[in-house]
Amino acid sequence: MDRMNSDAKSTPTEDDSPSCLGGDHEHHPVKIDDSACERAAAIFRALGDPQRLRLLIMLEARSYCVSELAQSLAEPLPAISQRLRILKSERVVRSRREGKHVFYSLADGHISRLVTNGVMHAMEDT
Amino acid sequence: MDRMNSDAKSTPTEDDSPSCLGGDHEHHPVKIDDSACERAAAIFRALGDPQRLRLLIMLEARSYCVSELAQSLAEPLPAISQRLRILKSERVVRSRREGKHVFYSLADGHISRLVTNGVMHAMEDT
DNA sequence: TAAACAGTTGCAAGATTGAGCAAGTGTACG
DNA sequence: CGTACACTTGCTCAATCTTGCAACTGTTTA
Repeated sequence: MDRMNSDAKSTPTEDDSPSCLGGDHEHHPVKIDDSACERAAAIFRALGDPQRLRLLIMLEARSYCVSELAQSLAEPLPAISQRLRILKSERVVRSRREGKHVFYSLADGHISRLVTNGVMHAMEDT
Repeated sequence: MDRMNSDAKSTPTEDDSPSCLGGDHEHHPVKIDDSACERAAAIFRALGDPQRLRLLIMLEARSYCVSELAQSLAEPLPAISQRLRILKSERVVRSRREGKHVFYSLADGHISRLVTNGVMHAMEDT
């Protein structure tokens, strides 16, 4: 009953390529910078965590120091600091020191828009 | 020794207060839906992989079938299928069958905008 | 100077994930 | 009917990431 489909090894067909539409395809390898692609993915990845995203949502309103964030979210301070560190390493947020407090804010409006768009889309989606 | 830091910056709160959370931080802990937050994070997370992002960038132009994507990116078909599966599970892409081919496309314009914004930001890279 | 507060970082345990191979499902066509 | 093609999915392995506690740096105040 079983048909061992031992057709061949990999080599995803390179000769005929009669694939989808019968050969009307022009496969352009996409001229997007690899680095830009990776960078964008890194940013998305930084945003891809509920905990970090919540941090960013708060920071959309204004700057907060770590203590405030930790208190508002009712989470241990080191955890918050660590998340902020990740976000900062991707240049999603910026930090400035004021006395013995460190205030964090979104890096720029671009990030803000990204966050807003994502959340809005998530809300619309059923 | 006693006085050295003459920052002279207007502290956000009275410097008399021991900390920034002296008690006037009674503002609401962000009224963003938890579900929306998680959902948004899930979407960002789906976009947060260079391989998947590349797929999405291609799909921004038009629909592609799995074979075509695998060929264009020179990667094994199961790998592509797997990535598409993840993207589909987050409703980032949609699939439609046509004969023995399965065509994938971006779920909606919102996603497209999200991808574009992210890549553009990555290119600018402040 | 020492103590207290604000944040950061190191290290190990735990969970989640992505890749690769192989086998399974399903469709078209001889 | 059965084969070839297109795609999916189980499976395991390895890499990655998050967290939690504790220790450390740095700043302000007594």
